[in-house]
Amino acid sequence: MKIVSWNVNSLRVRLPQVLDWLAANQPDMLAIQEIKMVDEDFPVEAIQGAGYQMLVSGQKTYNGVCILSKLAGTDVHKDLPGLDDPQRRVLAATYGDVRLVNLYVPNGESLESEKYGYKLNWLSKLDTYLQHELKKHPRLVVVGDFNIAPDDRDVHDPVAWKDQVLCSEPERQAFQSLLAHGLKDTFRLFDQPERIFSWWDYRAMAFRRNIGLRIDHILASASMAAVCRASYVDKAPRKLERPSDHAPVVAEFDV
DNA sequence: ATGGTGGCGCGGCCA
Repeated sequence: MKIVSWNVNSLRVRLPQVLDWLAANQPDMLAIQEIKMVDEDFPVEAIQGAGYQMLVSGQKTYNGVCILSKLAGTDVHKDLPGLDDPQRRVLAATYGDVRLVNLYVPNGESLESEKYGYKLNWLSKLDTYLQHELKKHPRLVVVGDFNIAPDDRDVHDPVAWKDQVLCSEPERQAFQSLLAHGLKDTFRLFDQPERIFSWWDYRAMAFRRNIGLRIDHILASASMAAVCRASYVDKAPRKLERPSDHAPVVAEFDV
C-alpha cells in the first residue's frame, strides 16, 4: 500500500500535474491539502477517469482537503471534535482496515500572530482526536502538511529559524506529543540523506538552492510502522513549470 | 536585503 501526502496549493492549477503523478506512481491513497475550491467545483470526471474515487472537504479560496483512493473510504470525519471551525483542514476515512487522517495544520504566521494561538489550540484538539482514533483504529496513518519542522535536521538553517513559526518549541512539543501517543514519523524509520525537505519558498530561488523545511509528514501507528518499507520525498513535481511549493511525501507499507 | 513569489480574484489576504 502506497500512501501519499501533497499540498498542491490550488488543485485547479495543479490538476494536470496531479493526474500525471497519479498515472506514473499509482498510489493507493493520495491525500491532498490546499485544494482551494468548493466541493461543487471538484474535477470529479478527471479523477474518476484516472481510476480514483474521492472524498472532498472543500473551501473557497483557502484551505480545502481531499483524498483520492482506489478503494472507497468509509466512516468519514471532516472536523476535529470540540473545535467549531469553518476552515476545512481535516478529512479522515477508513480504507479496508486502514484508517487515514489527512491534515492541513494551520500555518500560524508568526509567534506574535493571533493565528499562532489558533494553530496551537488546533494542535491541542488534534492531539485529543488522534488519541481516540488510535484506540479505535490499530492501523492508523496520519498524513498532511503539519506546518511543523520536527527538529533541526528538518531545517535548512536551524539558527535562522530558531524560535520562528514552523520551528518553535511549542509547535515541536505538539508534534512530539503525537509521537508519544504511539505514532511514528515514518521518514525517520529509515536512514535518510541530509537536507531532505518537503517545502521550499517560491521566493529567492529557494528550491534551486535547497533552502527548505520538512513540514509534510506521514505518521503511522505501531502496527503500520512495523510494515512500513519506505518513506521519502518525491522532489520531481517541484521541478516542473508552475509547481506547488510543496513536494509529495510518500510512504509504502507491506499491507 | 524586513524584500522576494504565487494563488485567488481584482484589493488585500494568505502562505
